[in-house]
Amino acid sequence: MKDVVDRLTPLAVIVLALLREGDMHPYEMIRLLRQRHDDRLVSITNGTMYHTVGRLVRAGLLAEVGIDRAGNRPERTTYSLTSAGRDAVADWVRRELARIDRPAEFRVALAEAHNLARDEVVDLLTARHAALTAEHTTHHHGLRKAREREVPEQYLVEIDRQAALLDAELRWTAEFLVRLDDTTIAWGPPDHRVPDGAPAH
Amino acid sequence: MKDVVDRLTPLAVIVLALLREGDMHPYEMIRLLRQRHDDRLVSITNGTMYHTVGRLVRAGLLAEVGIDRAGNRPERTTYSLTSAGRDAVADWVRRELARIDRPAEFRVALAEAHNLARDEVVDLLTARHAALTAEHTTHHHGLRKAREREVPEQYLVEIDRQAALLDAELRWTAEFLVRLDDTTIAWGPPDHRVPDGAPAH
DNA sequence: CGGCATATAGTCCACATCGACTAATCGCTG
DNA sequence: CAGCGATTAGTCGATGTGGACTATATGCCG
Repeated sequence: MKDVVDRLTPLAVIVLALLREGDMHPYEMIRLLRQRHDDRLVSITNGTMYHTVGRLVRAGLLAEVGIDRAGNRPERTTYSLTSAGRDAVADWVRRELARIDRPAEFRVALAEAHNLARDEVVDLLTARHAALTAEHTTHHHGLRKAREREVPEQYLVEIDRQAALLDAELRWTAEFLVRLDDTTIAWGPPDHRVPDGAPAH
Repeated sequence: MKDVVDRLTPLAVIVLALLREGDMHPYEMIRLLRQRHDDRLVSITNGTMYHTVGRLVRAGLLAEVGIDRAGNRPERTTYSLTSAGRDAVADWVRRELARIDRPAEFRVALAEAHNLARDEVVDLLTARHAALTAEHTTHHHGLRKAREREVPEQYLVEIDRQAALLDAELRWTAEFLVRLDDTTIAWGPPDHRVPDGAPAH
């Protein structure tokens, strides 16, 4: 059985993360996510949402907790996050936070990174920074070689842009790591770091 | 009949652009595109490629030009770009080059921008630059307001990164426009611009 | 020169997405 | 208070994607 975490779509992850705030029915998820502009990260349509929730239930990451009905409207089925679901978000974020392919997935992972402990995020983003650095050198190396071989510039345009964005991403990541590391930024879940001055157990 | 250009996937555009270099069978397209690392821009699998080619034929953008067979291997069906297909690439690129949503599409459009005349690209990217500037101000404005309201920084992380990338993209676009405009860069198709010193018409 | 990995060329199916559709209720305006 | 658009809640079908699968031919290692 392939790990269920492999099969999670970005929307699925966002749904699981949302359900940490309490039980909900799919329509309310759509409303809330739109209101918070989470459709900036993934496209949200009715079809996809209901389908996604169905899959998550079959995978055991969500559980149906009740069907109520107001007036004569369609039934509202409310769903609840299971503990397997809670773990799945964390695992998924752990995986995606360090990867440098799949930019769309990374944005979601970063937005949900507060579900991980601070030092774990630091470690993962440090690994990411290393991968970005490697990509950066091969990228610039490739560009230089291509220009030496006088490859017409018009064929290098997209690569040149990508290199520029890579530069920016490297700088941002480094800066963010500093901010995270010196605890300038408050962080959500329990911090496993040793508190100031207290001996480590 | 909805405009066929609306329905083009990034891979479809890349295929159409590739076929400008000559007739080909799908398997060769896959080989060539992989070799040129065009799978950096879009994911290329057998299933999607053959399916895409089929659609393009039904849309009249490609035409079957022959079935040959070497030895006892499966038939190779060769396809050719129609003039409608040639127009469709150009129209698609025109549309996507100015848009700032859909980053994946933009990368493809930029990579295929040499299919348009230089001054057209300048115009489109100038429009894009304006849109990016607008997005840039609303983005930074939103960030500033959120920080004034003391929204915890952990919820702004992804937005902060996006703002940084937006900065980089703005700078790159401006620089590229300069390089394009002063003809530092050679450009492929007929340049409709008035040549140096020659009177217009 | 037997065998086994890889390249060639393409088919097929399970799954995900998008958008159109239904259908009831609520809110507002004239 | 009749009418009408927006909101609530969800279903359904067409289309696109990814990966597994088939089947032949070629290269090459010992």
